[in-house]
Amino acid sequence: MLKITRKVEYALIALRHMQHSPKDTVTSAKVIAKQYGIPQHLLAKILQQMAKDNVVKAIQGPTGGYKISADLHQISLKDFFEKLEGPLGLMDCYSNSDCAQMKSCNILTPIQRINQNMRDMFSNTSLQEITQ
Amino acid sequence: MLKITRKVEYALIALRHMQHSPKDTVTSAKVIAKQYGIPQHLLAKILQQMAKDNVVKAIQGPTGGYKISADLHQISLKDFFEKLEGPLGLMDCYSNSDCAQMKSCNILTPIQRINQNMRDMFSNTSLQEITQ
DNA sequence: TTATATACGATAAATTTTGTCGTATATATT
DNA sequence: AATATATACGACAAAATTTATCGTATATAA
Repeated sequence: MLKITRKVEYALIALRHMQHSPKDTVTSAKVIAKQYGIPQHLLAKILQQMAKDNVVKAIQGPTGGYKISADLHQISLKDFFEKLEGPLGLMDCYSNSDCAQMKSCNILTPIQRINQNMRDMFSNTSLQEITQ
Repeated sequence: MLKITRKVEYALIALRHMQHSPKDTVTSAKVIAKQYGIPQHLLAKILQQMAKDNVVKAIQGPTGGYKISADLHQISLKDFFEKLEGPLGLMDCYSNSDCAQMKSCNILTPIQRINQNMRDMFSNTSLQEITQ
């Protein structure tokens, strides 16, 4: 339980691959997809999203592809996860307060404490620590 | 993302409810289900599983129900989660090694490091801290 | 005997995740 | 200019997981 999604997994694999490629290399989704057995189209969409998030830069046309454009030291794992998958939290009520049981819920406070610990942990880990 | 399931959520709510009930009280699934808006049959099954795990004790018959039987200080959140939902980890490969990409996977090692941090965090938090 | 509770497997509904397809656009190469 | 190959992006489909329901059996207090 508490697993990351394939989407995040594929994103991390792609980033690490690019991180280990020679400086200023451009890598296509196709190359990465083949090497790691990832559905190509799916990976492309994930890379496109990362491009929107300014984590990578997309270069179009043949010989095109992607390269890392952000300083991965400056991006926390928490921010990266949330860019791809939305709010990080053990329960929705951390980010979304329209829960019918809100008033009667008896674990809200303690869960939010643990939540904060988890968020802190991922806030204090940089993307670089994964991809280095 | 990284949310606990409703199953775990319901389990925690039930435990906290019982923890706050007068000593040696027996509480039925029905009572808890009504109070917190949880499907009764579903909650019953979860309590039954917790009974098998020796976290609570079941008392049958009318006036029956459940009461906490374990020392919640002695149970880590990690162990509790894993009893209900299986291995705790950001990726399956932590617990399950039959992944086709095992050899080519480039994020295995760094993910396992973060994994360990997360597991440590939940290992160092007792169930009592949630239900107290 | 009856009413009410747990026990538990089977199954269905709902939601989320994962993957595919088609079409458009950009651009290096010939 | 034509072509091949890459990204861009929305719609859709398949698969997996989560969540909930149902039915029947058993235990036991009243």
